[in-house]
Amino acid sequence: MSSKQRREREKEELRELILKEATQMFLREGYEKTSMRKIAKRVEYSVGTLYLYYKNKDELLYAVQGVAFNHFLNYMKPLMDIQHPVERVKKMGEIYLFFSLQNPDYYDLMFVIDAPMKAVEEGESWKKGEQLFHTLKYAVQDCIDQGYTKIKDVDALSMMLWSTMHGMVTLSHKERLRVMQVENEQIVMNQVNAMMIDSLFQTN
Amino acid sequence: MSSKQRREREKEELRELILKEATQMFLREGYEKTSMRKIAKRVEYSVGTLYLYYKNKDELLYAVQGVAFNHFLNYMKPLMDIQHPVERVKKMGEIYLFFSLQNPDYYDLMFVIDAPMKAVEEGESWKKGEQLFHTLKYAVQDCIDQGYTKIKDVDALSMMLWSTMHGMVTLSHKERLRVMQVENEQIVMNQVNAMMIDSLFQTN
DNA sequence: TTTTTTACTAAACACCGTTCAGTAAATAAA
DNA sequence: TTTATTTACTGAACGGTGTTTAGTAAAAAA
Repeated sequence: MSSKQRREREKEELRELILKEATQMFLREGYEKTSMRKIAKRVEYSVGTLYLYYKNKDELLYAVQGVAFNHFLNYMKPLMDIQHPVERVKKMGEIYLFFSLQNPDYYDLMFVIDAPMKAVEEGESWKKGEQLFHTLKYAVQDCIDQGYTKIKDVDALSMMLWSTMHGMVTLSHKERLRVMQVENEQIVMNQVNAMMIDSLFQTN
Repeated sequence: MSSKQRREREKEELRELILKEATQMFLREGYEKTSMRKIAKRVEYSVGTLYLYYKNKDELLYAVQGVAFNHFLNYMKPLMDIQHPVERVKKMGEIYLFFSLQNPDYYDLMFVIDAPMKAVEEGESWKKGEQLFHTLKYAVQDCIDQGYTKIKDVDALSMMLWSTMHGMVTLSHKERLRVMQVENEQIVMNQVNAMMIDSLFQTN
């Protein structure tokens, strides 16, 4: 009877081994360049076996995205200490930029990669993504409630903050900021974050 | 002697035919899904011939990006009529969103696709991309010079405006805005543009 | 002990970007 | 006009890709 338990444990272990190796390879080589054959070789099973544990390469990506979101959420932990909502939002921006520049590959997997995003509605890996967005939205709502801004639309304001960060990060990652011929992109990006906060919120 | 001219004209015609068909196919099927073999089949030459006219698939992409930038610049022509720099910047945002939502595939080819961006420094197709960015930068500089904003950093301000647009567009295209559960993304995106202009500029 | 289920493999299918030996036609030289 | 050379082009070949599936060996159930 316990042999059944053992076999299920072993299956779970293999499932996690595949996830671990796939994550490493997606980060090092990128999603497109990582083939199922290469992953199979790394975990020392045949390609076909991978398809017994994950329906296809997309499903494997969703699992890796879950790992990535956990990583991102860890970076956000210092927010706990900040009471002032405007400072909270500002700090979120700083952490967002810091994480994105330190982990461009994680970032790509979560927010850039072309993947069928039905996972958002179906829950699963994108629950963590929603959690991340709501952290921002609640902080923004606090700013509105406590009268730190004239803007009343939480959605529009949250979207603006997120989009600006996302825009800077992706233009930088894909090297499109080169047309600006700016010497230190990272510094300018943080200046933009501060500038945006100053313009949107009156903290006095 | 004129046969040489004719042959050069015919070469140029084939080069343009390849570009035309490649552009159509990149737009319809996307860059990754369009194979050199398929393009060859469409122009009714063999694969090898394509490599006599374009060094590789990347070079062909650069040429198509040139087409895309011309298209984008055409959309921007109505800006000519607008004198007020703040109105100009605002209108640029509106056109940017309009173009991006009407031509997601052109947009992808120019600003999203993973491609070696050495073309920026080497000139060629990205000259038009720089032209586009300078249109924004000059308008922003006018806003600063005429005292419509407290911000003095042209680069930071231009980058913020561009990044916000780019961020919204790409989050929308890649379906990541679904976590916001907003009913009409396009309307909210234009609200954000207006909101941003109002926050950054004092037009009185 | 026999049957059934499970976990796995290897080959096959239909694609991909790029290269290169070979060919046929046009041009230049004799 | 005949021969030699240059030009434009072809298509097979190389080493990859994601996914499916027939077959197999071992473990579990009957």
